[in-house]
Amino acid sequence: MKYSKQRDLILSIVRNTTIHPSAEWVYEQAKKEMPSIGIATVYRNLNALVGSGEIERITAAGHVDRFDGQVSEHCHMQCVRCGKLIDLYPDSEENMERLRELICETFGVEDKNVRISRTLLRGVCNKCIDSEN
Amino acid sequence: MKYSKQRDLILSIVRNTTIHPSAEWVYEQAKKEMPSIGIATVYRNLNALVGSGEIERITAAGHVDRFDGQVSEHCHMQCVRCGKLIDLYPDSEENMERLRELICETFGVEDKNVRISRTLLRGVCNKCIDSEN
DNA sequence: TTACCTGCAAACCGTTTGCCGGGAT
DNA sequence: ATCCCGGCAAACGGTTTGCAGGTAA
Repeated sequence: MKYSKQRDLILSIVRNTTIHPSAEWVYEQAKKEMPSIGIATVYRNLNALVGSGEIERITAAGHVDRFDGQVSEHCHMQCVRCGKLIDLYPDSEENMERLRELICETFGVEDKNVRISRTLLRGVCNKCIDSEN
Repeated sequence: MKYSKQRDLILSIVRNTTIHPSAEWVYEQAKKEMPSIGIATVYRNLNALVGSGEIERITAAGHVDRFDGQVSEHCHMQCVRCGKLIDLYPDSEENMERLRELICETFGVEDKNVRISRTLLRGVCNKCIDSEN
């Protein structure tokens, strides 16, 4: 892939936040540094970066796609009520391995078929549980 | 909710297939029985049925929303290469419970926050693994 | 030089909405 | 009689694409 100033900027924007930004948010940030940049360029490069594995796409019902530049193995949980995304970092590789084994056993799938990292789990955040009353 | 012939038809179509149909597919099927039905009606009723919990929506990156009329507790796995959706039925409630506990331990979340059912797991189907060579 | 890339605007496409007439209760 | 619901078509919103000019290799 040929170098471009734009892709470089977009990658650094996505890497330097933990808010799981949308394309629109990345575009707004990018314009601050490079006012002439177009939204199409942002989309094209986000797609390219997802394709090359440098960032991750998070797709969830009722929400625009979001992106994540954290490279370490982790998952997300989305609140089924308010849509908030929460990073879930595993406490140990051993537990990730146990999780993988248990998923295979429970659902009858083979180990080689499973990709645990980047799974979007479902849940309810504390704020939404509290406001249920 | 007021009864309607259209919603009844749409629900039975979604319930009587295991292919996880898209709105468009449901619309095509519905037209066979009720040629005057409109696509907006299909979308409105699919949304209503998801809202009332009678069917489930499956949202995955790069694909239109799909729907699932199976009421039993289960998950899905989507092939990250070809997008195919596979039903995952748990072998036992005990393992589902163990899974829940392990997820809480591994990611440091509380039991009350986790919804395992309907999680969309990530994986690679056998066909795609084979064609990797 | 020659691809590949960008910016712009228009197109795209799945989905939603406004309107008004019709059917359920 | 009421008012929710359906059909139609237009709007919507996020994303992609075609084009012509620019930039990295």
